[in-house]
Amino acid sequence: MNTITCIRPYADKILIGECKKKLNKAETSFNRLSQVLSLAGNDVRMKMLYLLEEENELCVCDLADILEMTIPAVSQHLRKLKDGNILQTRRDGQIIYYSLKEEHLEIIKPLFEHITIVSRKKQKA
Amino acid sequence: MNTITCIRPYADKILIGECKKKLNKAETSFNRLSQVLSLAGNDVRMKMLYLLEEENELCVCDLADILEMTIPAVSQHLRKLKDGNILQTRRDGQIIYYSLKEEHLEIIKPLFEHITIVSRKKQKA
DNA sequence: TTAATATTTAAGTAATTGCTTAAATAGTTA
DNA sequence: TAACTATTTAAGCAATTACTTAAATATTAA
Repeated sequence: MNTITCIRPYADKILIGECKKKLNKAETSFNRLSQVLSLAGNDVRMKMLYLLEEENELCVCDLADILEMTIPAVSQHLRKLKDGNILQTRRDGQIIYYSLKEEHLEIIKPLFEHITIVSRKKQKA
Repeated sequence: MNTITCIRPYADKILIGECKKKLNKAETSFNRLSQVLSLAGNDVRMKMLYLLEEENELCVCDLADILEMTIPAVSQHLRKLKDGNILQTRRDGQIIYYSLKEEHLEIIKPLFEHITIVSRKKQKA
């Protein structure tokens, strides 16, 4: 693309240069972070991560039952999380258990603090 | 969809029920969290948020220059972040300054800790 | 008022996402 | 071995995303 954007006489070229440099030096972090967040930034997957944090490990069937989704739909989400190194698997017979992986846990774990269980009062019909 | 998934005699129906209940009671948090994370889970927008944290406020032009993107592309990302209540705007003449908004800052801010500036050694050509 | 600048909006498009159903794998049990 | 169960993979599809270019808005300056 063309680098010309606005014609600002006051554009702080030094500032812009510094910012570009910073982005450049943190490129790897940005990639990692946004990749993990894009995986967590999905309602279903966020719930999966939360459930696995709570229960330690769950199989595909459990998750399908809990989330009320088809097995393939669940399996495909799990695959993404596994490909992103957020989950790991353990096989016990024909059952495959998924659990949180250490690798990106320092990003994932603090997110759970923003999940608050609301004890709702029963509403009258 | 059909609720029948696997035919597990050992499926822990109580566990599954408990999990469903938890998800239900935290529904609002999950929606909020995954919505914010889906916005932050994009390379360009993550960089924008980081830059705004660092510089306090920046105009559309600055961001376009720094990110080396067209003005409309930048503007459209900013709009999403503004619609998601993550950013706010301030007008000074014809320039519009974007800055982080308080509302979801407790989710956004801790993310910056995972961005590490690497001071790279110059590589020989 | 007219011209210029900064930004937004609109329309079009290629790529990606998240599901669906059907078929393929892999392990278990009879 | 054959039938059964848990999971994955594949193919198809509608919806969404992230850009592009062109046009519209809004503010400022001449």
